[in-house]
Amino acid sequence: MKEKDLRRSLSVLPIGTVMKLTSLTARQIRYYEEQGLVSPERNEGNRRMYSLNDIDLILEIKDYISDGMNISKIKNVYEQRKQEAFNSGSRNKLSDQEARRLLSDELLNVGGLNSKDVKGNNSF
DNA sequence: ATTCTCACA
DNA sequence: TGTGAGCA
Repeated sequence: MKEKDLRRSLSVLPIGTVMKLTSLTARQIRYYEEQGLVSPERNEGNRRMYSLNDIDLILEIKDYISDGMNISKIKNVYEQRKQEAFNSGSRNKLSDQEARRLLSDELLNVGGLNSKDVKGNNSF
């Protein structure tokens, strides 16, 4: 059952495809990478190659940004969740899935305290 | 035709 | 972020 997971993680999509699938501009997509939100591979021509997982992640990032959240905050949460998942769960079978799951969880939380305060929970 | 990096309106 | 320049 991990074969699909593997395929899902294969970076074979050029940025052009990602643009169409996410409705984002190349600029934005590259910018997210710059902020450490996505980590596309690079082919021999230095071209960015994205995986389906990347698409998924970018799609979510796009959503959160649409909800009016700062890149830095998303970045922060994502890296934080990623490391926690790495330390507590399986330290080898990374958490592309887990990370994304945790990411959305945290992000919803953080998103709520965006225009309010930090004492309570998410204002959902 | 496509993508890349860099830099500026 | 958009956009254009100059490469690969």
